[in-house]
Amino acid sequence: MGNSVCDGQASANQGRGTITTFYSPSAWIEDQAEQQLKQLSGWAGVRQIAAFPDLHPGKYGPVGCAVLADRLYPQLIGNDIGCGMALFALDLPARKFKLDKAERRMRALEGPLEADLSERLEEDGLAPDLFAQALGTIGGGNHFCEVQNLVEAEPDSGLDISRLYLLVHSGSRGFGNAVLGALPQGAFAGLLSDDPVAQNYLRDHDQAVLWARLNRQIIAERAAEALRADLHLISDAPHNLLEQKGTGWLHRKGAAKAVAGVIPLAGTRATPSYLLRPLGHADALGSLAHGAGRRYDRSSMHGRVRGKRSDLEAMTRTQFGGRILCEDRDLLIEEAPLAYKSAGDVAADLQDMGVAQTEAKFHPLLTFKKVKSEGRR
DNA sequence: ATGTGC
Repeated sequence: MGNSVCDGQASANQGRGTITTFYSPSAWIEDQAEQQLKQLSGWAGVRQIAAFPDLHPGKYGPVGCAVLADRLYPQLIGNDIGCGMALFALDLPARKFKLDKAERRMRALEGPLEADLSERLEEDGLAPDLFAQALGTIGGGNHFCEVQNLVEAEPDSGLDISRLYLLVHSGSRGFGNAVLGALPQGAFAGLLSDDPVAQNYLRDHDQAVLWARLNRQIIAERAAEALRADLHLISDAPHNLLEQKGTGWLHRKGAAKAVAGVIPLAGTRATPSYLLRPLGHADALGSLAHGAGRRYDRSSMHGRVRGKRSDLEAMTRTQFGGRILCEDRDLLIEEAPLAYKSAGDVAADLQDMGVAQTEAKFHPLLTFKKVKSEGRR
């Protein structure tokens, strides 16, 4: 069972929602994140919060939690509505993988896609020109597209240890940002279900969730085409989204939607990722951690790692013999593995707390972040 | 996390 920073007495503590934490006492959780968690529990109408081991401070509230509330808080979802992780199996034997060749080919992931994607948008019930220029692009920050080696799997997982896998972390790009930005002043105080502003937001939000999922699919198709492989989806799990739940609103912020099947848990570009099976814990709000969780904020990373050319060069290689395609100096530093907690520790906590079991473990092999556009080289 | 402006 998770413990509570509110001593389990929160329901008797007027005006505060209950907080259930699914991390061990030794987990790396910043004081600021727990302060944000407690503040959040006092927002009007907040009933219940599940906090996961990847919890870290965010702009409007902690990242790494699911929040059930009477009101809809758009800022809790943030601007990257529908952002999530998608894991694919590649029809590519690991023994045939040539890193140099793959690294050259994966450069094709940079920049907008030439193809006409209007039919793909329409297949998902979206307008044929809806942010079409950004569809199939990864974006910045912590987003990536990574080829992975399967190194451990439960015997009944159905995963083939000899094949390669692809993990995509991306979202709704400018679309979700526009949806959040279009809200009137006052929406951040919380919206009630019968408010037309809430209805309007929810309609756009649902489209952004569909768009983000399609974006991950198309990014994966671009990567598979570059690698001359077929692929099939294992799991797509969004972690920034809203759902109506009974009379309330379930907000997930950096918490994967996890109601069935298997859920990807991202490591870093140089540390393992995992595949988890949610166990339906009553207090987890149908959610799980989504990754390792940030340990240090972006700006402080510039003071924590050395930026000499040789140091940066070293940061493009991993202990597993893998590589990172990142030609943006700041991004290389801000997304260094040091900036993150251990996804292995996160997975272990989730297992110890009875919310998930680990199905498989993957090593990063080739992580695409960003390359300089071909025209400028 | 984004697109835009410096």
